[in-house]
Amino acid sequence: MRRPIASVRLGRDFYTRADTLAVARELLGKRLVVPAEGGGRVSGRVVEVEAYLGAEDRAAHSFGGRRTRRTETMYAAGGTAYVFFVYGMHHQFNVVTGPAGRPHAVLVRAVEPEEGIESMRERRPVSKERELTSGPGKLCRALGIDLTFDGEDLTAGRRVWLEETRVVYKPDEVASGARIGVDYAGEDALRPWRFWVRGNEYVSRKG
DNA sequence: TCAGCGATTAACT
DNA sequence: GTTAATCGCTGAA
Repeated sequence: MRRPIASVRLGRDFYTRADTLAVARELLGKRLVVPAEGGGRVSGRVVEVEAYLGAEDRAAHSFGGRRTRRTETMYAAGGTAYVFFVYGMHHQFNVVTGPAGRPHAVLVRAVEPEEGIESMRERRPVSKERELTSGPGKLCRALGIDLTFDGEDLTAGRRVWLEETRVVYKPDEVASGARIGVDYAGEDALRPWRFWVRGNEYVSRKG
């Protein structure tokens, strides 16, 4: 009998802080949870993230203050889920940060599976466990996150949320570097706004 | 209205 | 290492 996992949801104050890079960094180690049918849970510990700094960040959908149906969610208050669809087949799960009206967000790029691994395997029939959640599109599939999750309040604990864990990564356990897949962003593509847990096998790429 | 492309993945060589 | 898959978003027409 395994000890039950404590479930203390992150509150609004965690997300609305002004320093998005700090929020991104501190999301490492937190648990991303999606309740399953029948009362179970599917969850994983965050091990890789990328920060997107809104109007000032050429790599962000909200660069220049762009407001469209897709990006509108980025302008919500910190603690809102921003989910979008890319490449015609993949969803990406982000956490909106900062106060309402400031379109910053943190993309969750990888998690280490904790609960509901069988459910993940049903959605993603892969041979290696590492393949379940080692990428932003993969983890959305594994957790069942799609566009209907866009705009969800992460502090309400309804369809998706983040929790505290006992894991706190020390500075030397965390690496940072350029974000993935944002070559179009000019100099902003080089900014070290990707953070990951050094040596964790679920991180999507080395570097 | 529509061409071009993307915060990716899997399956190739 | 390369590339097909696949469709919503964007911006120009």
